[in-house]
Amino acid sequence: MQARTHHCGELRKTHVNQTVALAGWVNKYRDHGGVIFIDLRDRNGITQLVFRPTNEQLHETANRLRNEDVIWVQGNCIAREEGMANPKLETGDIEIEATSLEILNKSDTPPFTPDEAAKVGEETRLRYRYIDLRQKRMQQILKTRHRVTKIMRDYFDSNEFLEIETPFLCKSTPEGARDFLVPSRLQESSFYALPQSPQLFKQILMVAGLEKYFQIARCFRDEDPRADRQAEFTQLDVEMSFVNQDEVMDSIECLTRDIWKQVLDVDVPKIDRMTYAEAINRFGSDRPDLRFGMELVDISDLASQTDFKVFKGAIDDGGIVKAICVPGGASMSRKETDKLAEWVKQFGVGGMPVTKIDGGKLATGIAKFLEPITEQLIEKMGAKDGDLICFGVDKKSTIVHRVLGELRVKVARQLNMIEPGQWKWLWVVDFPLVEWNEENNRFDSLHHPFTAPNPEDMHLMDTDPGKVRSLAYDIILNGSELGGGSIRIHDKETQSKVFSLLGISKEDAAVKFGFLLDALRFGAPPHGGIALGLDRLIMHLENTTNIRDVIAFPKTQNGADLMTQAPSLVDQAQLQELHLRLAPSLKVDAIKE
RNA sequence: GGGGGUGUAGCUCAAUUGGUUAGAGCACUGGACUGUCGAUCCAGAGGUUGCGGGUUCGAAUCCCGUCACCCUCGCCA
Repeated sequence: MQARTHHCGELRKTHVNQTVALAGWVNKYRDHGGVIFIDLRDRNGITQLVFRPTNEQLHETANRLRNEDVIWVQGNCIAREEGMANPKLETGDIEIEATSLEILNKSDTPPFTPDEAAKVGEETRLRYRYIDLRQKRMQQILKTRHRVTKIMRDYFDSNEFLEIETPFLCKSTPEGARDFLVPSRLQESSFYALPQSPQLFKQILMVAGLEKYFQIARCFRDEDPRADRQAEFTQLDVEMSFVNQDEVMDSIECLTRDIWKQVLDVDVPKIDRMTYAEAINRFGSDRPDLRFGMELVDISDLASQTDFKVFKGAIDDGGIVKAICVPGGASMSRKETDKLAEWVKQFGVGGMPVTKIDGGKLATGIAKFLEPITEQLIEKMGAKDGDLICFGVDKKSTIVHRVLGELRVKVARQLNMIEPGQWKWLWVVDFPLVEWNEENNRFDSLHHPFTAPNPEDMHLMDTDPGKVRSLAYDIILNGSELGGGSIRIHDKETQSKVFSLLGISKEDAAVKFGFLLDALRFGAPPHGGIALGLDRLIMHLENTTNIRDVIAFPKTQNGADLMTQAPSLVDQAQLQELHLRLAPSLKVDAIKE
């Protein structure tokens, strides 16, 4: 094809009288019988083409143009006459009087056009992703994504980090999420796993003396997706040697400052820190959303003064009662609060007592049970007329916190209490090293098994491990976890000790993480790092709640790619090479019985 | 694996709650039109109501099963 001289978004009055050549897609055709207008689109913008009947052959060809045809056109850039300019178009002051036209590729009638794509159902958009991605919004997101990774690379480059790739074909470890497995052809019965993160490799790079590493790394976790979660996602992975947690946090803070400044022209302030314990107590969450109030208030002492069986029962069982005050929440109907009460049950609580403030008194809900503590309750909650108080009650404080933490966010959204345009950053620090897993009767890592215990708490390791804090930190933005990291264990003794605390035997540890333990024996420097979820970061910058919007080719909740139809069946021969045979379908068996 | 929602023309939706031949806008096809930019006007074509079964004189509508997509719990060191 012939070259183009310009892009479709750049022509202005200054280009008038120039002969130009453009190429792109037919965004819209308007045929007036005589004159034909074509809106030509490329990545850069839209330019109007004009075809007049004077050139019969050219006019004939233009007449055949339809949406999404790909064309090349040459013509004169002319100024539009007074009143004919289109202020909606950046190029609206000019148009191209075409002198030559080539249809590079005729398009079938598209299932939808880029202009319509925003209104089209996601299923159709994903099936025809190449059309969906033609819409401006999607190209804008991909552009932002590119800019962000570019800023990251520039930032780390100028701070003497090295970008190093780590393997995709890795050793499977049963810890953490479910692995995606890849069968080995060369070694019968053996499997690789796709990396859940480059965690161990980056630590070993520190042992190897690379000192400062980063990678924009694809990670794979075979778990059910969510609106903000895909099985395959991207992390900015960072690791540094000879650092403490402040240095890691500062370095990431500077990076976010660069990104928010360059992409949104927003200044990121010095980011506050909050301990995990405080976050849970005040917000019922380890990723508190600070864009609104409604903090959790412990009213266990007041609750025990009532005759309300639900309160008393929970407290007698060693539980707690906490509450949040919803400003103006009394406007919610019984039906609406009932619906919320039903909703919170999914988090493990039996129900949700409520009461409203009316004329300085408690009204409706469980008001009658609260009579003896009315005044103290109103004062402690800081409640006013028209407010709603929601109670979280359970014999386990973790459930109370979870319920109220989730409720707080749900209500804030429902009642539009979140003022848009806010950026509330927070570091959550002092995570517990481990938490008790009742189901399996053992301690699990809160972060991961390589996180260093806080040296101040080492004396508790044997006596009260649940109280040991770790050197882990999460960076939170508007109530969502942007990333997290920790200072790692860099000596074999501590690592062995943590493994044994987690119930991983010496033998198991040797089989699963032997290479790491080996590495720690040969001069491992103190090191630590962090990983940021790139997809979520872009979601924030582009103000979307759908992770699929920020991924060029995402998968559905069923793990399907609707465009390529992956996953799919494979040939017997392929299976044979991999020494695999499919197990009979359980479903079919069940029907036959 | 559990809970909730959706599925009707290529796309977005409607169908008076079980009642005649399932409609509209956009897109598409043909025609008209020399300044539109969401062009306009006229005409036309387009349907396995996701799929399979059942109830009924009669099903897009009710029931059972199933599939896909979305939200969510579990899961996600």
